[in-house]
Amino acid sequence: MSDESNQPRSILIGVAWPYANGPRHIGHAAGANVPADVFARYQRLAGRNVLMVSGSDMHGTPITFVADQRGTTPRAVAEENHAIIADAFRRLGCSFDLYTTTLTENHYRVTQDMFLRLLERDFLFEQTAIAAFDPEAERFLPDRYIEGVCPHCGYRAARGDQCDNCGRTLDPFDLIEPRSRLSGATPIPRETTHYFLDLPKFSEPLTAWVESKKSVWRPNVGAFVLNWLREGLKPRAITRDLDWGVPVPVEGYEGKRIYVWFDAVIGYLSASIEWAERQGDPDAWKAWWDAEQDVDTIRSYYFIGKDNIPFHALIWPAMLLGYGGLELPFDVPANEFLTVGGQKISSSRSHTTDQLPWLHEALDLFDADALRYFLTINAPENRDTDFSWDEFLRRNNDELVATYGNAVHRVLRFIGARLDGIVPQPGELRDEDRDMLAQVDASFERAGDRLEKVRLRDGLTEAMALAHRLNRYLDVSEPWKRIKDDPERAHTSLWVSVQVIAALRTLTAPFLPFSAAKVHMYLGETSAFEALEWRPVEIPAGRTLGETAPLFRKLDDEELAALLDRLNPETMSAGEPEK
RNA sequence: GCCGACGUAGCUCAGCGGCAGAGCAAGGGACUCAUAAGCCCUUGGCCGGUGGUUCGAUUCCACCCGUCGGCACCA
Repeated sequence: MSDESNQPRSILIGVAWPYANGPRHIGHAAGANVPADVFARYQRLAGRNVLMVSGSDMHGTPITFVADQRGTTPRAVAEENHAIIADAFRRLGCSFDLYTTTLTENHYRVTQDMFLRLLERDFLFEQTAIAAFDPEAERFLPDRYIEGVCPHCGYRAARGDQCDNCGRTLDPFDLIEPRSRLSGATPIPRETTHYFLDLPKFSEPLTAWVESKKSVWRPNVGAFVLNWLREGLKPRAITRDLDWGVPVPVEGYEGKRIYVWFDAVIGYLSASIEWAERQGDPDAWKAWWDAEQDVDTIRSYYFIGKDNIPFHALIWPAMLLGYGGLELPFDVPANEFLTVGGQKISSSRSHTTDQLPWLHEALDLFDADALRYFLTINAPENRDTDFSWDEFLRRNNDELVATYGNAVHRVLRFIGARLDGIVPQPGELRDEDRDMLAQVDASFERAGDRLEKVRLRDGLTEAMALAHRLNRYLDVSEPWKRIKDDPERAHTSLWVSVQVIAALRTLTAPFLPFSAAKVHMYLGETSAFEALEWRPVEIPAGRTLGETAPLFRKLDDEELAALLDRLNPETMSAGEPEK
């Protein structure tokens, strides 16, 4: 461990803001929420001052379209989905200090303040361009809401931004026979004026900054960002012809709104401010944001999917640079995608064919820790990883239940049955006992090192390795035999085993908080689970253990099939003819 | 088309200049405290292909093939 005084004290953890046009699927949790929460919980255990914020992104065109389809208001759509998403995150165990929305007065104020400051400092400019207007719906249309025939390949359902068939990037007016996906009308070109963020002005400072981050960031993130910088940054429109969003605080822009990607990233700042106000200490947010502070006392981490890299590693830093005085990201540990059958999970497509549940549905069926385990041990940290029910079932049964859950259970049950649940007095320690205990210290060190570097799946692997070592230690020590012919040996190995379980409780706490809290109880701990620290703690001999039960549920194929059937009765029902 | 990432054991994934790794699957063994769980051993790989750099390449470079992603108005 390095000198404590050099350790950053304030850790800001920003978690990607889910878009409230629908529920989120488990891929979102895999890419952002689970890793962020694991990291946050570890940092708290390590004694850091953690602020973890996020919220639902409530504005934007897609939400207004959903509202139109359902004959309701954008606000109603966004609030309904926000409720589902927020509840799912809560059940997943996400320990946000604040999970809010972009619909708050505070967020509007902070967003407009950012806008005006950038405008005042000449980082925004106005530009008039031709955009596609739907004369029937009386709306400007985003490119992807226009359909037509691809001029390159003749594909009939090409979108205005891209052809799904040949993959080429398109301009909506390239399309042959363009039509609005809203009304079917032929879109007409119409002039409209918008504000643009002058990204090219930030090219130099951003390049220098990104170069300085290369050793910390994951290679895929650095490579992606440098590629953008090499190709040259382009100005980016930050307002839209829309009535659902943060108003543009400039005269003549009454019919326009600030665009979602611009205001959503500001959410990290506005949520921090909202948190501080709720604490009754309105300036408290500055501990995580004031760049004037001693350089190494603040670190901000942004947990996102790879699709969000430009916003968090370029645009948001540019905005922060333009605003001035605010802390830039320390790391942007972007994850690749969770795929199903090797295919990207489409957020627009439902789970009817691929059997992938929404997050809230998955939590109806499975324990949060089982999901967190799978999503961490198979996390897409370096490349896309594949989700399948077979793998989920196997890892749950053969790893989580069999290795870790069983290690805990066999020891605690044995002490309960043979020793009245009282932690025995150890005799003299032998080499094998000392080795086992040395493994505990090594595990804290190694897992801590991995977690510090945001290598979360490696961190979890270290914790699981200790569970495996405990199983081996037990097989060698055989307390179930020694209890008959050498009780002191049995007592010693059981005492050692309890110490290892206490360590496993802490080591797994960031990853599997629900089961860790159970182990905490089983161990008869009276201190608060939340007060744990990232280090071994001795469970004294003579302690009476709490009631014990198996930590995890084993799944079998039939049960899994039945659960999925419940999820998706219409596509799973037997005898239903194909298509 | 341009840019990028990836391609490692049957499967899911690590490793990334110095004798190819883990888990699962497959085969064998000793045990029985435990959710028939756990432990030990074995089998299994031209590290996508071809060239190059190097004393040495799975690792670095180039090209090719394959998969996926991005290409700035989806967030």
